[in-house]
Amino acid sequence: MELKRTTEGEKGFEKVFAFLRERLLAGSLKPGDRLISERELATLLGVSRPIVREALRALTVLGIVEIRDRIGTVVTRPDVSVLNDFFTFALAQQADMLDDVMQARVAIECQAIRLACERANIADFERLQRALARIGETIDEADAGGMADFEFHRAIVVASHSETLTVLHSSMAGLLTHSHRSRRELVQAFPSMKTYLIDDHRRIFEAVIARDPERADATLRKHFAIGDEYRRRAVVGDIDKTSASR
Amino acid sequence: MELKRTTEGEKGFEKVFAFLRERLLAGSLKPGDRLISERELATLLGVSRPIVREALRALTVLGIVEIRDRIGTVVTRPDVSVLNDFFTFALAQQADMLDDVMQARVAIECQAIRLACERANIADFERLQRALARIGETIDEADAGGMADFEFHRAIVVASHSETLTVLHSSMAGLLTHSHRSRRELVQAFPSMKTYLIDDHRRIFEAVIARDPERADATLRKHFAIGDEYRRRAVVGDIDKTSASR
DNA sequence: TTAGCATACTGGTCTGACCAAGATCAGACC
DNA sequence: GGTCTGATCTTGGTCAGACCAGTATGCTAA
Repeated sequence: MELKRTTEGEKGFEKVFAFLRERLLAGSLKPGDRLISERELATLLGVSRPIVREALRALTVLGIVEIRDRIGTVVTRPDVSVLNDFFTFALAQQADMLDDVMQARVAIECQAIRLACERANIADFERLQRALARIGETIDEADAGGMADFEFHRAIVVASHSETLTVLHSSMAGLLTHSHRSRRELVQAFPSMKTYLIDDHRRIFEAVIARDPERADATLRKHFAIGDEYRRRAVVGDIDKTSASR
Repeated sequence: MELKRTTEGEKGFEKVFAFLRERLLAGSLKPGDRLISERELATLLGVSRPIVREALRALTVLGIVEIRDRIGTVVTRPDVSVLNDFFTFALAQQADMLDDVMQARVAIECQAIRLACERANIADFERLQRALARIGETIDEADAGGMADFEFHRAIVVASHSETLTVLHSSMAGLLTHSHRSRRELVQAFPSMKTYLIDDHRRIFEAVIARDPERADATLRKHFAIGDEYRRRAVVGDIDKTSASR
């Protein structure tokens, strides 16, 4: 994982990529800067233009650089979409990874909520409160309900004021929303879930308001555990209806 | 001649990338599969080879695909290096991100240790024990000591048997080792750190052995907190020292 | 001074070609 | 018949030059 010397030795794509990486890591290329044109880069490094484009494209998918048609290539601020893409692809090929990603999500959120207890400001509280209210309003709707649920959890992470945690969290956004949504479809099957959803989120909210990291973490963890339990029971088929009718 | 409106109005790179993404996400392209040759792909999609190469290169940096010289392009299992690259670049341009990454690391490890308590097997215990012993042996060496420290923490994450957590953790490996190393250099300044390092890690190890997630998490958190405290004092001490020597 | 246009420049793409080396298969040899 | 060997096909790696379509800029004319 060490930086390869960019002088010579590498060839083609590697040479260009290494050249640019060095400037980017060293800081001589900062966000907002415009790179020299592809042609110049090509002649400068003694490679052909397609090769240069390969390197630029690579940096593009990494979210480091943006190629603007007929304008030039500019350095951008690192973007989340990379992680998004990665997780999307990774999950598509390893479905069993979903549980893993869920664990990562729990990890991120539990840490985020601890930070949120320390760092949350009024605006964060308000956002959480709005999300909480929305959860109550949309309790009977699958789509809107799932959205509200997601918004609440996102608000927690945002309240941590940690860029990295936010980035990681949103990189799993697609999966999370999907997960939230399918969970939300259980609401009909489990009437008791309404109470769970509303009360649990409220308790989490209160813990953050109280700025009690331990309680917030514990409550959030319990929230996830109960959600898992519901899903487990759904799989087993042990529905409220069944048990109630007996 | 040109079947421009085959599917959508996407053009060039996007067309190829979307084509491949579709197959990859749908699962018709699985790890181990070999893609058709660049030339075939080019004629199939009605684009030129350089464009195809751009798309393949993009997938390569995403760790989805591997281009093997004179062999062909094969689908690989998602690789960590993407996240590594991303974090490297991201950090180079936003140094203030380091604390954030540290928080993410704490998040990952604390979740990992909980899972480790449930999932760790004999081999994991042995690995942890070896790492623990190594910490004791190298307590007076900065480099080896830092390495041992890192290995111990990595062993925890590995013991969680969570691919995603492991991936995320190792993606911050570079930063972590650096962090660990600089912390280790404080050992000389604070003799009490030896006790801290050895006892803390042992306590963490014991908690995992006891399969007690709550205790393990709490102990690990305390471990990080104490480490931060040492570093804080080191900063203050350095200031005192320099100001005193003047 | 300013409006307007020509031109150089930029990315986006294609074509066709060459190289080096793995893969393959036919034919020669044992 | 079985195995070895070499020609050939195929594959990625790369290059050179060209054309297009807009953008930016500067220079000229009003």
